[in-house]
Amino acid sequence: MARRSDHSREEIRKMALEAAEKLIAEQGSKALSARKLASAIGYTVGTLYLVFENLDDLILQVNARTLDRLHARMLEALAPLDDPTERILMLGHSYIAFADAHPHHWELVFEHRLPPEKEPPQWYKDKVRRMFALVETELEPLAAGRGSKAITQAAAALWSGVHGICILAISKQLDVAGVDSVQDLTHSLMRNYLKGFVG
Amino acid sequence: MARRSDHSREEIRKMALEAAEKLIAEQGSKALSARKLASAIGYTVGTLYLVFENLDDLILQVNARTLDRLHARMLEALAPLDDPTERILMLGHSYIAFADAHPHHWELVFEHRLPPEKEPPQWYKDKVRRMFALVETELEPLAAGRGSKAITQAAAALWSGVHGICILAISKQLDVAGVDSVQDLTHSLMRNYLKGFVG
DNA sequence: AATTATATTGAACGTCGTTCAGTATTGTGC
DNA sequence: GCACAATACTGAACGACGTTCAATATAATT
Repeated sequence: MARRSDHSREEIRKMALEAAEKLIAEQGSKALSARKLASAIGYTVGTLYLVFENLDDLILQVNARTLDRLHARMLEALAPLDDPTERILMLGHSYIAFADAHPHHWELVFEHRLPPEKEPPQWYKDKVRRMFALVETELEPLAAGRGSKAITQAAAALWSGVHGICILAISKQLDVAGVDSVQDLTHSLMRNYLKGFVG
Repeated sequence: MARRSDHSREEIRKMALEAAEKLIAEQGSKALSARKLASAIGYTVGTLYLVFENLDDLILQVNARTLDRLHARMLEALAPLDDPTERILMLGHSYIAFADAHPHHWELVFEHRLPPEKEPPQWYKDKVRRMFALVETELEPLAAGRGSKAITQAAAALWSGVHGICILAISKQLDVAGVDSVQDLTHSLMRNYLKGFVG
């Protein structure tokens, strides 16, 4: 058969991304394959390659959606808070909570590597940049008189720290280290860093 | 042919691990395959499976060697220093320097996942534990009167932070964030955290 | 109804991890 | 020196993978 036109290209794209997300959430990114994905949406492999450049492209688009959700979730968590310190701490906590709630999706965002000659497209880099910017914005009220360079560095440090906790937690290495509460650890990291940073 | 006995089992193991390390260092872990590895040491796939349980097992043993080297490197870097703060900072710097010098090996240590039902063996966990212990030991002189729980947590926080920086640096996300020097960032993270921790 | 255009297929290619029956070599006992 | 058992090693086979593209079936147009 051909040209069934049951679905537009955009519809197929959406179906594929949703099926991919389901697979990833339930069985991890290792379980993702072109054939499984195709049969999940009632098409065959070939069709996927009309809509996506290849699997790397598809994963990039899944990751973009994950970053969007994470960003939205952090904004939501920020909304009811006024105190600058509380807001910063909340960024860390909601990041950890998101990773904990969607471990496979979160893992895929930072573990997926494009072939070394290929760079992610600008629109994707912007989504990453937006996450750092969130921290920078919240840091500003606490960094009286500090230059924008210091703020950028502090945001990167905080983000890296929280990110590192996530990774070690997900790969179970924090249990080995004797850490009982990941949220406590995050709190301690951010609080102590901020104490040092603010002065 | 059969029973060539050109090499003992232990010799084959060593040859395979060394060939694997060469492949990983030069082309990344994606380039590692049983067939390539076998032909690199002049044997066939079957032989590899006499010496290793499977590729996961082989990778675990490569990672164990990487952890050994990293640990040795950090001890070396520590040796000439006396000041407790300098020693702690050196731990971070030598960690970053190692990751930078051997990015593919370092990546493999924390990106490789065993199938979810399988746990790493105790001897491997001990090697991970030993890294945290290194930080804890160096932290002790700075944590006058703090309980061992506080020290464990501080070590985990510092380690996670530096680890997070490594990851974001390797995946180029720190460039996106506007960070110019990874070593400066590490320094800032550790210094500020310690300032907060020591009080 | 015939023709053109396009949406979709699925077989094909080369690769992968893993297994294991079979084969070639060595050590042992005579 | 020879037969036999024990062992070291092979490599074909299996199912699954990403990716491609000639072939085909349907829809749109004439």
